[in-house]
Amino acid sequence: MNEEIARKQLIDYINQKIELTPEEQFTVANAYHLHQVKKKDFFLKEGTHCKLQGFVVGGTFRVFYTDKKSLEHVLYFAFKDWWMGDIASFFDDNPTKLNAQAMEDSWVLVIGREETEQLFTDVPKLERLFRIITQRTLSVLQKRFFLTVSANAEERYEELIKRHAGIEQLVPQHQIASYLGILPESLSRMKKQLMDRRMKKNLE
Amino acid sequence: MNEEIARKQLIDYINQKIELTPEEQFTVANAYHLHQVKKKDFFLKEGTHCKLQGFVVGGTFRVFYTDKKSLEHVLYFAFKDWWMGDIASFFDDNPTKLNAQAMEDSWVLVIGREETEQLFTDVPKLERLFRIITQRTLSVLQKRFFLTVSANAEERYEELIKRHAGIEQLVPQHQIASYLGILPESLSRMKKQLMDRRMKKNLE
DNA sequence: AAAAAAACTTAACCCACATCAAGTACATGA
DNA sequence: TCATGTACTTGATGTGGGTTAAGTTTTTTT
Repeated sequence: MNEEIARKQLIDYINQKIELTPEEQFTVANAYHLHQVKKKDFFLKEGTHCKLQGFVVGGTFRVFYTDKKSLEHVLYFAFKDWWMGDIASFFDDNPTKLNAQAMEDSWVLVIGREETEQLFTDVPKLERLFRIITQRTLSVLQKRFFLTVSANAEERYEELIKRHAGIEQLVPQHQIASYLGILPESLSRMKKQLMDRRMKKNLE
Repeated sequence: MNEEIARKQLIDYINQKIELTPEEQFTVANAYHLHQVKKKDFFLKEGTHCKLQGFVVGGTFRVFYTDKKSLEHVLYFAFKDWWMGDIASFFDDNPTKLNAQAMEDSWVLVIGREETEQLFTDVPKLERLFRIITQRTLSVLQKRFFLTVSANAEERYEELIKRHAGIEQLVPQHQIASYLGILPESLSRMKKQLMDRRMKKNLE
């Protein structure tokens, strides 16, 4: 993976959504820099002040928050062509509360807060793109919130499997539990119950 | 309340955030139309196709979602100078799943989906404004989500009271329960326990 | 290949909140 | 103003998922 190829991937992604002139493409591409993040290393680390936005070029991240009891809660998994960043800390000048940890050796195109603002000034078309991306993200989070308050863990699990087929091959089970908002023990128990029920049905 | 005054209120709100020329102000103001929504009537009703965005000029709304068991879950309360709308149905062409019901006689400046897109074309500066508003909304929802998965009902209640002092005078208790994600019975019991504990402390 | 660490399973017990039921206190509207 | 509905309270009982603890299995490190 090299920076040139990574930037091309970002521009390809953006070209699917809006049209940029060659000059604009150049400006955008050069605003981002390629970072490698080794497995288990952090792109975002809670308590730090670095206000970064990242475009995942390759690899996988888990983006999570740690609560008072030191339990981790996965907000989302970020794969190729996903954006990562702490929107909250972009406003307040507080340190981040989010973590983004690489689950395998990964590559990210990175931009800082000031550079982002400069980029929006230089290429105003991006305002529209990021408005739409943010609205879509908000829409997804709203669905997730409703599911969390109105469905039990089993329904949330089945919804995740349906919406994101194959995730169980990509992500360890205790992190799926964390995404679902339950403990690994509970997920293990739940899967056993599901299996038992299926076995029973097949015997009938 | 009349349309002219309402539009002035909207422009005042926007002027706090970005600068618009007089012509732009005129274009924006005229894109919105004033609607009165009587107590208990709906601005958004689930199952309908009307894709509206609203700016609350006066009054109060509860924005909620109804689950499979017909339980209502309040997403937020909307007061003066708040935006309301179903972002999700702005993308998909599905009917809305959100409801927005007036809790008292209220007034809303309304715009439809097509008019919104036209407005963004006519006044591109608005893209930036709405990007920032959406990011702030997303940030707030993320906090709410984390609180929901990592704190119990009592902690969520205390956080709400702290963040939104006086809400108990504005909103009936069973709707606060709905916002907190618990049943009215549970909130009633919880408040009793809190009272009892405070009494005990005072006697010691 | 051995040792250590991390991931997963299972089971017994517990607790916050749901459910069901039966009240009382307010509102709202005929 | 009476009546009916809506909001709130209280209690008994149920349950999904948390807690603790002791395993086994898999992965990582050396």
